[in-house]
Amino acid sequence: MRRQRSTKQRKLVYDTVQALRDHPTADEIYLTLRSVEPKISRGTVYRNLNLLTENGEVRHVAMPDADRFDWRTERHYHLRCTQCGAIVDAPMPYRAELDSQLAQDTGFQVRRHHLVFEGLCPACLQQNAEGKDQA
Amino acid sequence: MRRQRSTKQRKLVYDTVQALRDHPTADEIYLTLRSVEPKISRGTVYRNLNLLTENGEVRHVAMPDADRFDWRTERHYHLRCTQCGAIVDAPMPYRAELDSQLAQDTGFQVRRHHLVFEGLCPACLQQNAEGKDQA
DNA sequence: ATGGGTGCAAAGTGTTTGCAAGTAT
DNA sequence: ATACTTGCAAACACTTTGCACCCAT
Repeated sequence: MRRQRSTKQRKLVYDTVQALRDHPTADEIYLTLRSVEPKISRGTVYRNLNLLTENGEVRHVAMPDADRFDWRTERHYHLRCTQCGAIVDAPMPYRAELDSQLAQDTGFQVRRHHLVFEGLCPACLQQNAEGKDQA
Repeated sequence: MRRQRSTKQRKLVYDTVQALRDHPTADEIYLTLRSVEPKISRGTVYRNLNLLTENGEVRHVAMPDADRFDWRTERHYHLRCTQCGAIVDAPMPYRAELDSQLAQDTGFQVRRHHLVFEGLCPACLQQNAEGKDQA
């Protein structure tokens, strides 16, 4: 059977996800990490992110631009600004009852759901308002 | 100002999305289309899917494997089987109040949300049960 | 006749993988 | 010593794009 080793790189990837709490992409994690461990490779970052996700130590968040990673491992929702791309956690509890309700209604075994809100963040709204004044 | 022309290819792409009601990918649409219009190119299919989406004539559905397209244009939720990849519409109404509630709570201007359930479809559940009997 | 659209192929992006060398156990 | 892991680069999968020709208006 295969046993997972504890390597410096894996620890660094984990620590970086914990440190960067703004839902970084694999590449952002890689770039951050490179200043600490210049020889680390993208492949290693991707592989470790996948391993850590399987282990449940970090959480994978699929976004339209790229896969992102989240230090929070409990299920929760996200809110994305379609203008600047910022992603924040939505202050809204996970509604597990939706899963069981849908299971009842469809015959599927529903494991979970992903909920992503889209809109404009306060900063972008403000910026747009200023831009309009000038125009 | 730019005016959109009506071309044979655009009509074919639209008709194919309407005909394939199982949330096809761009490539599936391309392959289907090729039997009718052998010289059509992937680029044209992608371009027209993007145009039709902007026009609101079809709906774009982001899924982990690829972008998919939906003949239903009203907002609705999806249910994906993580085993066979099937995607079906979730029999659950769009909850617009979540958008306004989150807007209140965060200061974002929330335009919409995407909700995707994940689980196992009845067919895969059945198949797994049979497999287990044999093992 | 204009300028948007098409077909083709090349280029882009994000992610995975084959391989030989390195290293945790 | 064993076999998991790494670094590197090539390979992948999906999508976009440059360009010359075509065609709807």
